[in-house]
Amino acid sequence: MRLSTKGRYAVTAMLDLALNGKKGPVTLAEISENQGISLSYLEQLFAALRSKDLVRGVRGPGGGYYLGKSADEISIANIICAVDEWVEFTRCGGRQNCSGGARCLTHTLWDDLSSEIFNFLADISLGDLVRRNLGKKDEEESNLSVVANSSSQAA
Amino acid sequence: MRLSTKGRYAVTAMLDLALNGKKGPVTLAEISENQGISLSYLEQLFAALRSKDLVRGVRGPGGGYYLGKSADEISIANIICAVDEWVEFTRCGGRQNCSGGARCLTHTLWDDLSSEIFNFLADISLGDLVRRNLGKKDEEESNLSVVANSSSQAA
DNA sequence: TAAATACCGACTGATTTACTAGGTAATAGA
DNA sequence: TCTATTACCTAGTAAATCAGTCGGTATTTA
Repeated sequence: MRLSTKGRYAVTAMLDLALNGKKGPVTLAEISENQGISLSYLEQLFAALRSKDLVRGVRGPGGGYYLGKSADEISIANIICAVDEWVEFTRCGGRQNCSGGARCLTHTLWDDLSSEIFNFLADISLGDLVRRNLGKKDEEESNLSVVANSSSQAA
Repeated sequence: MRLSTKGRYAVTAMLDLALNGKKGPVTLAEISENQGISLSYLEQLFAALRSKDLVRGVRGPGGGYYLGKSADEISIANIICAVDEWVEFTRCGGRQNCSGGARCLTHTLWDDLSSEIFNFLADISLGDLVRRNLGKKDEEESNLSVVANSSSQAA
């Protein structure tokens, strides 16, 4: 699992699409404007997202992008994996012959942790994020004194 | 939060240290040998880890590195943050004036998710990983037909 | 004193990031 | 049918990062 700024751009763009795509396709120009990401970079990201069927493009005037499936069917892990190809870290793979145990032991530990991170992100969908925010928005509207209490935290 | 190969190297090296450092300091040469990481690269990583008090170096023959605190006090997030300086993604920071809502809304969603990932990794300590593996090892010894059932998974 | 180790800084090829430039293909609307 | 709008595609690029080499200095043990 790999989590880089590229993955962040992709998740951010997909969030924008999920939020604004309710009543028609969203153009990359809009996302570029909204999120401050260059148009051509978005094109590259969306080429990868499209190849994994996470988005669907419509050409011509009035065109743009739809989500490829419902927001609930798209996990954060899906998005990150689409744009961030990650190579296998452990050279030993399934083979058990890697430098006599010490290395493989550590690799197994890393693999387990890596799987956990992956499963954690696979359990969060775009839909979850959107709903979570709508809930918070209602909360803020009904109680204006509570302002962004979690967005300033580390990470 | 950022999770790159650099972070993986650091976590792997720290795991090696936690596993082999029971009865004395571990040299970078040993870790280099065990994990297949170049010595000089390890030196760079350990300079960062040392500056965060995650490891403690001892010079001279018989020297090497100890963990800077107990394995239970060192989280995976600590390690990754030490070597992977990550810049703030959202240019708006705490300010609310960023391009009229649409961007900031998405940024807030990302920040929340990012915090969740961070907290997830902050809740896993080196000690947890080591104990988890020792448990599995016992299990394998008592039931040899069960072989590496989770290490081949995605991520 | 010699060897082993941490510690330090400069440099480097390869890769990735984020972007620019310059197109072609498809389609809606005039 | 023409034109504007959009997706879609390829090539190139400056800057940063990755992972490493090289050549040291400082400290400590034997």
